Amino acid sequence: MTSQARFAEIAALVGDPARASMLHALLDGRALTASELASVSGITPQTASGHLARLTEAGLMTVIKQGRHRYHRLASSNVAQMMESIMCVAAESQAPTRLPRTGPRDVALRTARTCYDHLAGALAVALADAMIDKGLVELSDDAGVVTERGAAFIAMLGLGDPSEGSKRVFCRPCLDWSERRPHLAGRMGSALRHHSFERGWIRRIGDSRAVTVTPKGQQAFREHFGIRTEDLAAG
Amino acid sequence: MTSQARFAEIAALVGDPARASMLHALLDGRALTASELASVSGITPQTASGHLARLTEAGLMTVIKQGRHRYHRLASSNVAQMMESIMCVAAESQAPTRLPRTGPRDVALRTARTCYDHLAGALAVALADAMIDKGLVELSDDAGVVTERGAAFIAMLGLGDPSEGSKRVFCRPCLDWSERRPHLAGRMGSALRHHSFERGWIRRIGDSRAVTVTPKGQQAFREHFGIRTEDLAAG
DNA sequence: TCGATGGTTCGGTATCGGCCGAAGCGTCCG
DNA sequence: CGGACGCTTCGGCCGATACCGAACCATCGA
Repeated sequence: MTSQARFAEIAALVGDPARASMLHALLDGRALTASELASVSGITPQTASGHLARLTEAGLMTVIKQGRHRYHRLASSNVAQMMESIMCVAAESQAPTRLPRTGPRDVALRTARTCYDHLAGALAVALADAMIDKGLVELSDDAGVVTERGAAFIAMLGLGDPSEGSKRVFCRPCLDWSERRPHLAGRMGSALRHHSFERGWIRRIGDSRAVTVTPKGQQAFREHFGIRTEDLAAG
Repeated sequence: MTSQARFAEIAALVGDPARASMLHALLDGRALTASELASVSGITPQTASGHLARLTEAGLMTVIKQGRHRYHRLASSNVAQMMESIMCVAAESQAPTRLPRTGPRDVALRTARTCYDHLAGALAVALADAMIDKGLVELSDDAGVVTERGAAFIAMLGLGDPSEGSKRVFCRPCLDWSERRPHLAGRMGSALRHHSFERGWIRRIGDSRAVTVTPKGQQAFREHFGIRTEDLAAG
């Protein structure tokens, strides 16, 4: 098989609505069962089973057997990054004629959500902006770098692991499809997400990728980053 | 339309073999006519026309009318980045059972090729490695940054435009699907590609994205980067 | 004004693939 | 053991769509 055919194969797999729905459900890195995935996609378990077999065969997912359950998850962060880049194009190329048409469920997602191993949405963009303002990181559309002051800030918050690799190459900009502005990904974004859950700053909404900022989080984000998370939903 | 449906729509568009073939032909940023694209995809012009209309309607491509010709090109670098990330997954998830099966045409592509606005393949990875060795840039899988010495090197070669934005945030790592190692993209990669064509270091092979290193280029790459491009094809 | 050429639109055909019902495994629990 | 549960395989249906032939529109050169 030529590499071009394989390219089309991957894209075609991702391009089916039911499969896309499953992949989205797994986009925060959790592992779900076939029944759960069937449910979110609105199809029967046997149909879902077929889809999952194909996705796994193609190397987009991995499966863990556990008793009579089989847990499915994305095979790698590369798959998540690929999906993010497709969402980017989807948001960018939104024909200006047809309005965004955001359902109520999308509102929470646009405000704050997880994106595989980091945070996204208005909250993440606000955090990135705040860190840029304070001179902690520098971002362009292409790349990002942590400054000296940024490294100190990270250490203060107890984020990050200075032992591994270059400290400066520590963040990656990730174009946010809902905000169309870069937010923080990479090791820095990953640490920030982990930290925020750990300290109870954010909490998952139901079973989706959307998250909400707790009162404790509101205080923490104001104190450490100088942002008012209460205003995010409105903006 | 919900954002998830739009996600699937984009992926499905890219997932058709004929359309994928056209997109690949446009991946170096050139603009081609419908007939040319039909030819590379092995379909009739009228079929190609339908595909192109859909791709343009979806915002993946733009078209420029010029006399009786209509030149089609990728709508933005975001589309190219999306494709690159899909190729990444395609290469990574290559089931180990079925061998890579690289056709003779793929060999030239793997050695050196353009990737929208920068260089890719063994040549690009070798260049990135050389620049890391010399302490000109720092790269991780996630991010990249130009060092002080790197900035000086860029100025010496006449690359880059210091006037715009941060000088340090100047490069972006881009996982090479054929080498599975990062090469240089971003403004730095773009400048490097432009420079290499400009000075006659590399030349396009026929009408494909593949490029070959000229004798002049062999000397330049050895002199400035300390790499022997003659050995690339063998490795 | 007339071919010639590049491009698109239309209609009809054939294939592909997603979907579900029914039936067939394995695993857990009473 | 027997029933419940999770999941998969099989067979058949059906809608979506990629494809081409033919006809149609627009632009260029003579």
